[in-house]
Amino acid sequence: MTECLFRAPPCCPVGSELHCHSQLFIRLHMHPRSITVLPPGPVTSLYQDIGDILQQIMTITDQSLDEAQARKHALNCHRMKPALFNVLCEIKEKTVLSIRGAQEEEPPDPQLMRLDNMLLAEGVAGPEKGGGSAAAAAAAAATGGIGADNSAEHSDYRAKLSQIRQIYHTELEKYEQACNEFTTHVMNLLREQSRTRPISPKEIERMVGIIHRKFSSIQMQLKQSTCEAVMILRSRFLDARRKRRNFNKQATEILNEYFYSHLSNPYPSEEAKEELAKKCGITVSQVSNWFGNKRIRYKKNISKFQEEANMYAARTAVNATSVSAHGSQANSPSTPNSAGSAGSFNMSNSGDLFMSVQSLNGDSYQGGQVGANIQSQVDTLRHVISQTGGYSDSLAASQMYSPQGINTNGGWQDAPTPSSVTSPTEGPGSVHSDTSN
DNA sequence: CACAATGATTGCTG
DNA sequence: CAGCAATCATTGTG
Repeated sequence: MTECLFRAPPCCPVGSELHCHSQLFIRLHMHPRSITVLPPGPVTSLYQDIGDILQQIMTITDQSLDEAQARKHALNCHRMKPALFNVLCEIKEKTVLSIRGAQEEEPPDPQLMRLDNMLLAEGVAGPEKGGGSAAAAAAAAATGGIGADNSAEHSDYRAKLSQIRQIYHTELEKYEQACNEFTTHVMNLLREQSRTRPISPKEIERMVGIIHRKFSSIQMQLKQSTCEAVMILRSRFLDARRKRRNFNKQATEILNEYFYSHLSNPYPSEEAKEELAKKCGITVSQVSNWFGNKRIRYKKNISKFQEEANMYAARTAVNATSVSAHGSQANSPSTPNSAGSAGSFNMSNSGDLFMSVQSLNGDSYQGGQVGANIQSQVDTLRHVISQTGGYSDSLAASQMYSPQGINTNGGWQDAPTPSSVTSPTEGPGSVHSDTSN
């Protein structure tokens, strides 16, 4: 902390006090303002004199307070003090300049910035938010945060986060207080010392800077450990999310209904996903997950899903007919079960039904929204037909149930419609028509 | 406890 | 970025 300027002039070999002294001596002679105050006398006595003064200054910090005070006073009154002080100032200036050049203008630490940003984003730093932190809200949004079963976890998370926040702030406050106290102390000390040794305000400033840097590095450690704590808390929270819970039966049914009634193109649009999510009480991404899983698992083992497919197909077909029987023409774009043109189906007669499907398929490519509804109705009815034995015996079950659009390469999208089996007249465009929703 | 079912995640692709 | 495929991890069931 205490810089011994006598040891540091860049022109001198390190620790060469003799060099310093002799240099001082020469410079005292050369110094324009010093010349007048130089007393007459033998050079050796002058040298001795200066040497004594320097020795006193150098050892002043080792002395007891009272002793030092007396010495300081004596030094201040010394006849050579002003001259010596000037020279020391000059040397000091040079030293300081060289030091300053080396370590000025460090860029803001990117690590610190990262930590700050994270703490801010997590709601640990920055202004306190009423009720809950931004992070908790964000986390809640990320998990979909529906229902009451998550709220316990959320409040737990919030509580822990605010605990971290509190600790962080108290520690930060402590550090700041300590830093201020220490800075003030050092500044006073330096001001006091500046009377006996050359210390410019800039130097004090620099010292303050050094102290602040030291303290901010401690602060950074605090921030780092706070970040770690938040990360641990977060990961625990997210792990809790990973503890999946099966969707309730109703949600699964809704999803399955949609899936099997859109078997030709089981890719719900964004709006449809949103509506399904709302209906099921899950998030849109959960809907996406579900459809992704369902598609892949259905495709992998179609036969395994036959029964399920038939069940849902039958159910939705019944729904559709009952809806139309009531004369309802209101078609929601995301409720495909309400296919408007299915009105005249006689479900008790599979033969008629088959014919109806044929004609429906024939109509379907005439385009537009009607086609979309019809297509989903066709999807549904195909299963009903297969279940009720509507197809001739010559058709294998796997063909009957095989989803339209699935080819051997997998995927619904590129698959040719198996029109030769189920809908000979089905035209292009009808398969994908419900994506227009 | 083994196994199947199932929701979520990850890596890759177009 | 949506979707696929593989995989992980948990839950449900016999």
